[in-house]
Amino acid sequence: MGRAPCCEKMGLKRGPWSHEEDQLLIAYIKQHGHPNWRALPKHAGLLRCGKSCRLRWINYLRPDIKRGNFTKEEEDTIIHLHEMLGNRWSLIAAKLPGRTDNEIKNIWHTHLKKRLENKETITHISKKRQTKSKPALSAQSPEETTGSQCLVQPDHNSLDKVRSVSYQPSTSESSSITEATNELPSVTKHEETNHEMFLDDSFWSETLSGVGDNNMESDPAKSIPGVEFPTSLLTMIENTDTRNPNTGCNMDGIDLWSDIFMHIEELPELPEF
DNA sequence: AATCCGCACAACCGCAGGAGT
DNA sequence: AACTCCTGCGGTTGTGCGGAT
Repeated sequence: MGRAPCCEKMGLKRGPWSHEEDQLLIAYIKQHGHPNWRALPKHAGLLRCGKSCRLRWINYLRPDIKRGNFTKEEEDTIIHLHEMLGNRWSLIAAKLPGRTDNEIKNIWHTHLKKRLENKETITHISKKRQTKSKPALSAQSPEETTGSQCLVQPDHNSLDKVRSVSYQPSTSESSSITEATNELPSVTKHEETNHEMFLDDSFWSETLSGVGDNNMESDPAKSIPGVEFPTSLLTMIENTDTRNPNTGCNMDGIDLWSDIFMHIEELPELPEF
């Protein structure tokens, strides 16, 4: 596998995009699509590298981009998916129509992560106070607990306490995050329980059905028969359309694979090679 | 009023991996 | 098999803005 040669920086513009550049890029892609990002800037008359054009299009100019603040449901979904998928921003983004991986990454690093850090601090303090320690995640293998930091953060109970006191939307645009902090979406139903629920099988079915309960009507998984059950993975694979219905772009089955990834923990152990 | 500081987010960078030759 | 090209991903940085001091 060779590495991509560094973009020839000579003569190429960097930094923020101007309106004119945006218009050039939009006009070109509308007319020709983007079969080759590397060649695109030359053909479109842009002094940018293809990578920069691609990023600008995907993260900002794409017509199906949803602007504005994340809703509470979206944030809960991000937190929830991050618990399961880790920093796989593209997979998480595939579950949030109109949102980009970059956007989700930003929102995570700006406030969601802080919320979890606060939560962990609270958890840590409360654990210190406990005389009897709970091996909450002891059922997980070492790989599971260390390979992906997100899998170790399931204490939503304290998270919600933190949310209710610390989070404020960042811009003047309206966001449902400010309202109804007491009214939790179904995705957080399990917050009422303690760590032990993550040890038994009910976690996954509960977790996955929780995701499904969100306002994600466009979630293809909802239309896949038996998606909530690992035994139906084959059905999922057979029935899943790999085109993202929201962007019209071929997702290369990214939704499918994120679903599979989320179910994989339920599969019977495979023999080691 | 000036300065400092933290936040939000757009953009960049390096790497991994698939596809083609 | 080995190499290059290209795309996509995740981590990180740069910068503008608003609030605090």
